[in-house]
Amino acid sequence: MAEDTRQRLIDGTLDAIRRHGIAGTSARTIATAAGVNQALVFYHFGTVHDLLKAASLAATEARVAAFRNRLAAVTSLRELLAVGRELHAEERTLGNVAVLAQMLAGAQTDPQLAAATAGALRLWFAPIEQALARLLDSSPLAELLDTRGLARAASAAFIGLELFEGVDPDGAAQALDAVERLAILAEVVDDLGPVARRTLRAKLKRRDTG
Amino acid sequence: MAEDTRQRLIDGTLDAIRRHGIAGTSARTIATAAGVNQALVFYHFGTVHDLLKAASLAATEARVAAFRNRLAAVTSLRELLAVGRELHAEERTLGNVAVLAQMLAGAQTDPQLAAATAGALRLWFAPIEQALARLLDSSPLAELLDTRGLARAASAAFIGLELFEGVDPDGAAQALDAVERLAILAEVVDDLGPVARRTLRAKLKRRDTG
DNA sequence: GTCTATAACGAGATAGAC
DNA sequence: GTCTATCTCGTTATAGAC
Repeated sequence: MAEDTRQRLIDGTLDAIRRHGIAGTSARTIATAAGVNQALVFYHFGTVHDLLKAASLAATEARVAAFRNRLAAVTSLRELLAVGRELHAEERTLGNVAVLAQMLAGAQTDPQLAAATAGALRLWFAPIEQALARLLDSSPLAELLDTRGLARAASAAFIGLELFEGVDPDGAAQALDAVERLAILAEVVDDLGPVARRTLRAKLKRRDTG
Repeated sequence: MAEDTRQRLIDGTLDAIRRHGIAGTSARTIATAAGVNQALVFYHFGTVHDLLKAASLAATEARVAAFRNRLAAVTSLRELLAVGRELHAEERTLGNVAVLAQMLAGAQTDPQLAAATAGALRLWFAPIEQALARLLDSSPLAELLDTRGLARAASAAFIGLELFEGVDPDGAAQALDAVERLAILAEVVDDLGPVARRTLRAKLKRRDTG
């Protein structure tokens, strides 16, 4: 069946990227992973590049869909980080963020791939931004922080961490732990009493106008 | 001269990675960029992989050396971030972090490259960690934060941002701005009066024992 | 140390049988 | 829609002249 073959090729592409990286992914390795004939890559998708684009979009969509509900249930920064930990743990077996990272690397020198990868990456932004906005809207810091930018920064940082994990798992674990401690601190600060808040406001104002 | 040729090959490798990415870097593209014969890649470095390792190490060493002094002069979180901005700006023209990112992507599926890339990445850790430790040692938060882990997290995050920049410059700029605002906030918090500090300590203690 | 030439193979892509 | 066969080119790597 045609639809079945298309799906097998997409799955095979993701498999090939996970196993061989973007540099080692070819029509042949994809076809082998998919268990189909090599010529079908070109029949169904035209070029290897177009298949890469379709696959990374599909993988990211699936991954974001699986996390949208969890992100929507988050009510604190620590919970948000816990979801990040979950994602990180699942990625060790699934490796879809790893695929996105490989695509990102490949996209650096290819405008077409860049557009597609930027699009895939953007799928993460909205749910993360909403989660951030939700846990900040009762905070006095909300007006100061840019949830749009923070969601992008967090996504990019996470991908960097996934790449780091691949070459230094211990270092990556240390990094995640350190960020978690930072988040605990942030929550405590956010939870300060009215006196401290006023001090904070005054200091910030002084800095703005100074 | 032999040493000259080796250097040209290393420079050519970096050039090739920047222009074609890790996927498009071959003995031929390297030799073309270096202006030398293709066979010399194998004469001087044995394999393309070994040349990649040598080049990424050399590039990172040079980049870290150029920033060590600047990092050592940092006395506040904002200054640290300013150095990060500088690095980011210079990277747009030099692209050595981009090389490291490409190596990192290639290293995900190759244990040998992984070891070499982890080693190169580690060169960034010490100076960043020292800068963090220096600006935290007068802070009441020092005991709470893990500078080792934070230095690793910051390095990984920065590489993620460089990759993001390659596919979405506007988004990357937003992300950097948001992080900068966060840093301003962190400094103000760190600069709170003794009353707020005591509150903070109490809250943290309660959380630890709770 | 550097060159040319070449072996051996994998790459993207297509033609054409079925 | 799927297959085999094939073209053309780029790949790593080596042999051997200079």
